[in-house]
Amino acid sequence: MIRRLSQARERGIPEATVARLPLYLRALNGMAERGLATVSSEDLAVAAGVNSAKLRKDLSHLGSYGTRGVGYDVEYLVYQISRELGLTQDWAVAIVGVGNLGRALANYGGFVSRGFRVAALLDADPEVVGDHIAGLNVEHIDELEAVIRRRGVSIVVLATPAAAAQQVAERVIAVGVTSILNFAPVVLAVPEGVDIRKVDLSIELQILAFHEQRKTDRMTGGPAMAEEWPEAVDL
Amino acid sequence: MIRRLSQARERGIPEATVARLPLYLRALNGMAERGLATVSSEDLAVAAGVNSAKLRKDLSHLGSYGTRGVGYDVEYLVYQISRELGLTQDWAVAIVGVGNLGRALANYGGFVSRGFRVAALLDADPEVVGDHIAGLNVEHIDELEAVIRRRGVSIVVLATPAAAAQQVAERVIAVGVTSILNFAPVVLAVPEGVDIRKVDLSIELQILAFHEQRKTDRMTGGPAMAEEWPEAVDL
DNA sequence: GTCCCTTTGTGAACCGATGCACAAAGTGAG
DNA sequence: CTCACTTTGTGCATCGGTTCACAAAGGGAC
Ligand SMILES: NC(=O)c1ccc[n+]([C@@H]2O[C@H](COP(=O)([O-])OP(=O)(O)OC[C@H]3O[C@@H](n4cnc5c(N)ncnc54)[C@H](O)[C@@H]3O)[C@@H](O)[C@H]2O)c1
Ligand SMILES: NC(=O)c1ccc[n+]([C@@H]2O[C@H](COP(=O)([O-])OP(=O)(O)OC[C@H]3O[C@@H](n4cnc5c(N)ncnc54)[C@H](O)[C@@H]3O)[C@@H](O)[C@H]2O)c1
Repeated sequence: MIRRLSQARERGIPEATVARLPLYLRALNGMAERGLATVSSEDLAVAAGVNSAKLRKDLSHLGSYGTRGVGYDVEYLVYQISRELGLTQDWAVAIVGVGNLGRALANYGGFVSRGFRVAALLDADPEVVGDHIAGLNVEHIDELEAVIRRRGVSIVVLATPAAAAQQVAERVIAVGVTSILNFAPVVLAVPEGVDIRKVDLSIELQILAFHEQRKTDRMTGGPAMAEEWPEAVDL
Repeated sequence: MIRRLSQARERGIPEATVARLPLYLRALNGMAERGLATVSSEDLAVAAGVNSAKLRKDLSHLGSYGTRGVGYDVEYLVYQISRELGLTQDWAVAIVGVGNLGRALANYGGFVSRGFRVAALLDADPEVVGDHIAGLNVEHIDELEAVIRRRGVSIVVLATPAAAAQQVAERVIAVGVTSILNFAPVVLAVPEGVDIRKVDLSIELQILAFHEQRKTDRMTGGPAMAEEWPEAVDL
């Protein structure tokens, strides 16, 4: 039983690797545009901002697509990563909540660039419903289930206020959607098998603030040991 | 030498913990609003969508703020986490690039909610400069250095096109900014000591697509072993 | 063909993060 | 005061991910 070759590709690519593949893909596309035919793991790693050993291990999970002494064929690797990520097919995306953020997303070009097609915009506000944005008609949230089914939507982007997000999520899950990108600042409770990814601006800023504080603390000599425990800070 | 108490807080909170503190904080704020006085690690963990052992270990890195047999005092914990994250001070944020996304961010309320204040909007387009958005005047990118200094900006949000991001980053770093939140789809090259966090819609969608593909593959019986290696897919 | 040079693919050590499971600490009833 | 009960804080095993470092593979010169 020779499983050597497919062994790596067999059963699951590490999550950390999956998260980096889009990065490699972007770097490779840039190189393809500049006419590069092959690239070494070292060069690609630099372009993607990772260490070359990590890059090679990541790629090895897809298969053995490099040539020792030469590197990787740019076009071929683009194709393999695209296929692995599922970008060779077309994904219909619905954006629910067409406010400030939803509008920006709908108008975003980089969306379509790679296999993703905004297939529907939905909102609850009668003022917004009927608007034409980025060539699409904003439909009423009551139509949610029908629209998802009719357009074959498989990925939903949630850009509603936090209060509405859970409820909308439940509805789209009920129609069979299992991939959600959530911009609302809430923890969504979803059944097993549904993938949620969240983008949370506020959390990112708080993480930056934490490190920023550490940096400036260090400058000013850090908090004096005595002060650090102000002893019963009453609230 | 009694270091027991401060020992945990000594030297660095794990990065993974820092990333979850904002989540706990949000859950705690909700509880405080609903009038809860204390909360057990179990309840808080559920609200934040994590496992309770992890929550307790995370909190133990800040200090020993719970009461065995009772739980955590909600108000006190809010205070401690806020302090740790640096949210007790006010952070001036500048948004560079006031297009679709920059506008949405500028108008975003949840921004201000926690210590973050949008102190400046900057753009290169003469059409946009001078616009009034969310009570702020959009200033010209030429003023970047002056504005950052004058307003005491310590966190910069990059919402320019990808092509401009690196150049803008270099300029703000040169004036002393060391915390950047980047929305442009590029890997920024920055010197040691500068913290970059990136938000990349396209990457999130690609990760979702990967898992979605796996799920549907499974449904349809998965790719047949024979097909899996189409043997020399020529490009 | 042989030899040298480059670069891949991966075994193995390491490191940080997770989650179990329990002793220690505290509450409250009687 | 004692006892039963609750819940924290953490030691420890485990796991996934990172990095090093090198043998194996391939290319090209001659
Ligand atoms: N604007 C930003 O930069 C930003 C940044 C980070 C996070 N967010 C989050 O993204 C979400 C949207 O932000 P925004 O600034 O666009 O808010 P917004 O108020 O401008 O837009 C929300 C839209 O959702 C619609 N809506 C409300 N309930 C709905 C429902 N049940 N079904 C469908 N649509 C519904 C509203 O009619 C409105 O058009 C919020 O949760 C916000 O916290 C926004
Ligand atoms: N719109 C989205 O939903 C979205 C989503 C994900 C990522 N992004 C990324 O965010 C960035 C902004 O997206 P957008 O849709 O707002 O684009 P946009 O073109 O609407 O806005 C970009 C703005 O940046 C300004 N700008 C250009 N060069 C500049 C410079 N050197 N200095 C200062 N300002 C400059 C432009 O004048 C314009 O106003 C892009 O990199 C995009 O890829 C956008």
